[in-house]
Amino acid sequence: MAGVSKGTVSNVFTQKRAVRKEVVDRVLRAAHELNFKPNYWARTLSMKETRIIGLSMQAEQTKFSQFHLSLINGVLQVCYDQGYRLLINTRAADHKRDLRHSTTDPVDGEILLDPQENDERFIRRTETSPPAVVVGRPPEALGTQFCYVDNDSVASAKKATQFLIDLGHRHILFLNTPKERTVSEDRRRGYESAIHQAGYEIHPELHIYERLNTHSLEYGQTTTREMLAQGRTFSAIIAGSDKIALGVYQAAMEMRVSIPGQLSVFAFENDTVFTSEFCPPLTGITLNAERIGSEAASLLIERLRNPSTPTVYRLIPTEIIIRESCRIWNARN
Amino acid sequence: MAGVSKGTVSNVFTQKRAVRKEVVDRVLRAAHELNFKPNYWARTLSMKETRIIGLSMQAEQTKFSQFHLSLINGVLQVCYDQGYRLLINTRAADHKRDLRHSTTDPVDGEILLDPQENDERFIRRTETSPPAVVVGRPPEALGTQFCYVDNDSVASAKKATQFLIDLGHRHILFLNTPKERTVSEDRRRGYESAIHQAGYEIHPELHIYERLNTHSLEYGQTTTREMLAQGRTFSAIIAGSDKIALGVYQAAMEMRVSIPGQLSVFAFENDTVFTSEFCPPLTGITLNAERIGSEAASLLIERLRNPSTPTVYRLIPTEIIIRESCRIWNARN
DNA sequence: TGAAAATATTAAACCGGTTTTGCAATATGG
DNA sequence: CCATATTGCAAAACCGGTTTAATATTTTCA
Repeated sequence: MAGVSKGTVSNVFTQKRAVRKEVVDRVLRAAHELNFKPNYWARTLSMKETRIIGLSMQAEQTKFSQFHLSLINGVLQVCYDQGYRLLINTRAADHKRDLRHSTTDPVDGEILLDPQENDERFIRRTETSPPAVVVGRPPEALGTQFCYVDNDSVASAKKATQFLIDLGHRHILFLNTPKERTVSEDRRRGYESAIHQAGYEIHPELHIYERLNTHSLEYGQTTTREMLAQGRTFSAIIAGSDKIALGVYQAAMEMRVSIPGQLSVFAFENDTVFTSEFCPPLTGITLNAERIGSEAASLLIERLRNPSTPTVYRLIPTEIIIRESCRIWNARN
Repeated sequence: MAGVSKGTVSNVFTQKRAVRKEVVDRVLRAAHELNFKPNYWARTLSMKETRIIGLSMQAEQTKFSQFHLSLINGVLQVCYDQGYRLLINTRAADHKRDLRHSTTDPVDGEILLDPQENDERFIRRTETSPPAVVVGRPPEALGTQFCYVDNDSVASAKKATQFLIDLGHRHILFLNTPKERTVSEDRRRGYESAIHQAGYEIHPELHIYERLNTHSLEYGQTTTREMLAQGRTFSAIIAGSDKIALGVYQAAMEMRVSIPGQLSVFAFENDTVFTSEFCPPLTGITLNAERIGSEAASLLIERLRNPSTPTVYRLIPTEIIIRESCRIWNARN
């Protein structure tokens, strides 16, 4: 319609080669009239770039948590600024399906969430897979092969435990997240390190892992209830998430144990709005999920632009937020 | 490598035409050896189907709320079951950029969030745009052209107001969400309808819209503070969201107004976990966001399969959840 | 003025699949 | 046993762009 060839139209749209102003006008006018837009897929096919980054959840998992929400918001901000789109990968893992049903991924790069030990996403990854950045620490064995962004979980847990020890607590119950998540093990290390450093004994029965596929709130509630019913000695609880802490609160209410009078509660916080509304407001440590998300996205996009950048990782600092659920503990309590 | 033609390999992978078992084996063995997978975008180009659905946010907006989170979880569940992926559209609107930078969308269909009156996404939509389903009510003028999934906002607001009227409240302050959102206007109608039906007078000064781009919590807090300071008469507040309600709580605490003793608070709830932890626990109406998400996704996928399905909309019911923030009001209070 | 350089355009090749067409090999059946 | 279906595969066209190589036009400058 504009009386020019395919290639010229391409040049008008991509602006990679000069086109005479008059011709540009003619082409754009025709494009507007025909409501023409370059086909995304055809362009992708020849450019070999989608400008889409993927967010890969754990296999079989389809629900985002509050932590994920903040993280996604961080990722989105960077995507928006850099002109990328975000694809949530909900497809079942390839190997579960027939090889015949698998295809390449429609993304330039991926952010991998919630790494686990023996995580198939890492094992299946080949040199042709798109570049990836992990949120959280990748499995031990592959530690050095992946870029990752994480909190310094060991240090965070140590700092948290230290905080309670400084308040006078000696028996601290740790309701940890599932063992399969790499972060859980890190936090256990930090927790034990702080106790050890204070010269106290480590009581293995005071450290409990959540089981996969359970409701966190219920886990916090029933475990706390059981531990209290059994008459275990502990004056403080560290909850692996705010939802777990909520369960602790409910169990404490049931059992008429006052917080923080008889029990201090401390949590790794995923959602700051939420936690400030606990009754009493929950003391804990924020994970800066949004910042983790934006760092992960920046790191990934940087690698896409320059694939030769070395494997790096970034640790996002955590901060203790003191509210009202922890109190000084004296021997006489 | 398998000694067969391109077309045969295609048939092995798509299974659209019969291929001899022996040849299938040879091809698959070779594919495995070469780590070959069909290219997603090449396939898309010739099939004209991406099996990706898009989630379109308001222009310029890059943050999801708690309500969105639940909604997305509902969408993801359906996507997972149906073999679709979800793309979050964070690109700036086409028309803001040069026409030269626009392309077709890389999705089969779209879910449009947070419709507003004069929403450019609707105006720009042409017959070549992918099918769309709206979450919330589309702009008045286009009402019949789009499938949408929504709460029955008029009925919800009426039910909520009726609930407070039944408790004896006559002056109910409504802290509504921004006027630009179609839902706000619907709720105002329901609110006024209930008041009118009860035979009470409508006080326009007791209905306030949030301004766009403000913090909801702050809006709730400052507005409540001002209204109380001005000595306005009202015994109950309906908050357009739980975050607004949180602001109301904070203002009430500042001004030493007890909830629910001196003031009943009722909210449209986006997050059920959150609201049960208000102090006192918040009474309100749940929007069933997750269900809205899954219905929207199902509806969209249904339309993709069969484009001739008529334009329909689905109203998701809401339920009042009675907790402790609302109390009977007598004239003598 | 004419040769060299710079600029603008086109035709053709290509990206990596799917789909159509046509032909050979095998199966069916009267 | 031969005509007719049916099945299985290769060759070629196609999806809608980008990119390269070749060509035509204009500009620069000796």
